[in-house]
Amino acid sequence: MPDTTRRAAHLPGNRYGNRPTMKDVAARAGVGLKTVSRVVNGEPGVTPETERRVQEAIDALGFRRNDSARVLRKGRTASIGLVLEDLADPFYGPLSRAVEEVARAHGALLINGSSAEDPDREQELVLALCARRVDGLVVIPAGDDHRYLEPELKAGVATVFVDRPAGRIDADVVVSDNFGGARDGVAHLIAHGHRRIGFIGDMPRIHTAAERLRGYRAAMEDAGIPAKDSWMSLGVTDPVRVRRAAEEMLADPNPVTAIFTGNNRVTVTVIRVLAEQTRGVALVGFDDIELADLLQPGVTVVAQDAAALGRTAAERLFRQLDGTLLAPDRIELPTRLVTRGSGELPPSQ
Amino acid sequence: MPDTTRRAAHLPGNRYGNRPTMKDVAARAGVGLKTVSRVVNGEPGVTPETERRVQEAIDALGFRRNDSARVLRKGRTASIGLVLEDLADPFYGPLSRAVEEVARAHGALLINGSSAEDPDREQELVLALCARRVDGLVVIPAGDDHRYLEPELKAGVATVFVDRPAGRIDADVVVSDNFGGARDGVAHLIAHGHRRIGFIGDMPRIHTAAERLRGYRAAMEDAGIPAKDSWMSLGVTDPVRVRRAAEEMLADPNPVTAIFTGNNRVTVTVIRVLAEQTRGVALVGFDDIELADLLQPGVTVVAQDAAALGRTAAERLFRQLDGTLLAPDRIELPTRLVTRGSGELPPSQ
DNA sequence: CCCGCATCTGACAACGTTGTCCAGGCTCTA
DNA sequence: TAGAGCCTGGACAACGTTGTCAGATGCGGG
Repeated sequence: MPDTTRRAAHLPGNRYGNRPTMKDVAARAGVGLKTVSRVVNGEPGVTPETERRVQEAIDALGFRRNDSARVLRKGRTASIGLVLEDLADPFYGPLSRAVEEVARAHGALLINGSSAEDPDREQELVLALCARRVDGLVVIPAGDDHRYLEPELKAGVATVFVDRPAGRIDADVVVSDNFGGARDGVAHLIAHGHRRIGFIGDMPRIHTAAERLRGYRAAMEDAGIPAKDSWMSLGVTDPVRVRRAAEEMLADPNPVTAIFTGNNRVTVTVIRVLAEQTRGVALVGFDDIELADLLQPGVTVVAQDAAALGRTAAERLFRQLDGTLLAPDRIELPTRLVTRGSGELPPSQ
Repeated sequence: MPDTTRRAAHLPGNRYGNRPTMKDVAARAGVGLKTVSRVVNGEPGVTPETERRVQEAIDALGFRRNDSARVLRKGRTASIGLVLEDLADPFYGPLSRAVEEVARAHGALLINGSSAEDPDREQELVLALCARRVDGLVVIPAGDDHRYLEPELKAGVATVFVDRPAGRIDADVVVSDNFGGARDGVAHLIAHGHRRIGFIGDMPRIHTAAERLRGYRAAMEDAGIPAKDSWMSLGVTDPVRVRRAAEEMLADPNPVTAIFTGNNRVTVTVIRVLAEQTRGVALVGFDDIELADLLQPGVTVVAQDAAALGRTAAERLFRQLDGTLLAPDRIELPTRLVTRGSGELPPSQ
């Protein structure tokens, strides 16, 4: 009895809870260590009889190869890191899933984390992933300075930025056409007779938000409409402040007759505000939302294809790893205007 | 020139793209290997001057500790695995996020994968995670036989099953009160005068689906209503078949006046079908859905707290790792009936 | 002036796996 | 029957890190 206890206390083998190693399997099967390795990896050069004995020992002991040691030896982890803003955001679900599918097709696992839109946390996460020696990184950046990644890139960590470009570093980027999408969405409202159009979006330090704002401005300018500052609300995302911003725009003596919202969360809140209004206010939102077609009126949106963003990024990542991809590039995926009613309402009053 | 080439080709150090190691840092700083290790890990016993020299070398070389080697040596990976059904499903987003937050609080990273409701894929994923020697596993099981995990549990891999119980193995489980929730939801419809109530749910081999069906049956029985087979549609999840099932129930000469839907995806499809109906059909769905309050009528649901499921599971996981949690247990979290209109419609006709 | 002690540093082994290389036994041919 | 060649199996080093332990250095006290 005291024997086992002492053993557990001082023997190194105990650290994984006494997990059997190839050495243990070899001893039990009465073969050499390397022979076990050969069986485990399906390498040729083992007699069926020997293989059977080894397999038996593996099953009996419940042996499972330790990939940490394998990685150390081989230098490839067969895993990629995904850093995004918030796993719980419905926009990132399909994106993650798409990345995962591509990874799976390449035999790699996915390690991921949420930056919560905090640049420090993003960096911390990315570096933790690099310490794990992930083969590649898919990053939805929160910060705008990624020079900290330079040693990693130089060391050969494949990297693709998605949804937003990298800052101050030359890397692969896959984004949606945020500018064009927003411009088209706003132009759509203008085409339906609106001239006083509000814009509610995220902080312009976030690239997508800035691009969408730029699209809004371009559409207004193209139509010769001078956009008033009071029509634009930037940097608000939490529901309370979005609500206040929308209500202020609508309470103006000369109120906006339409609102363009800069992302899915803002759109949802604004829908709630508009539902309380007596007069009809047109709405076009960036990002599609589930059930948007079932609301009264249906919500017209500029939809981006989250899954395509993820898939494209992951595929580029693995092409970097293959060596078939040479220079970093910037890919822009088109957006799609989906008309459902809210964007086609005429100006009221 | 050929020197570097040859070097790159045959030197083992090249495998991580010539990443510097502690040895390289030590050489550059003119100190011993172990001193570098001490600096990197913030261990005491290094003169400020030495530390400065080492830090300088680290920065100059862009050194980043190789966690694979560290893991091999220390036996703990500081990472946990999460296996769920589909990252893209809005139900699992908040759950994953909650698990991630708890992991982060314990300094662990999250590795995750989707089983796509395929037991084989689940097993493959789980075993891959075990090979990485994750410290613990949070599993939303797809299969119903987890005996393959026995060696892992014995070896000390902390494991918690969420959303659905483990099959044929004694492990920690955190689930929602699927039976009670469904029974209450159906009873709610009965209380509003319905007697012919349809049920559309997932395959009964999925535990949650079976429990919800059982809840439906119990509520009907409690009210003394014999449930007809034609009112129950089991094992349909894809939109086309859900739609057909709902339409059939409604086309019956003596049609159902209310429908209870077994999960969020089914609910969404049925909402679409009901929107096309002329007469009002009551609806209560299991799982909450975004914007459910803005539809006409609002959708009454039995809501479960996905984040709480994830948080509870992850916390139990780390308590297992602490050693503060001893015997496996089964935790059941309550559901909440959220009335919004669709469940309070009276029977029409 | 030397000894003892505390402080700082480095040599070495080990973690579990895989790649390299060689030994031994076998078969086949000359 | 001897030699060549093939097939199987195992010994050994290495991957990059950390724990152990002992050596070096410096300082104060006897």
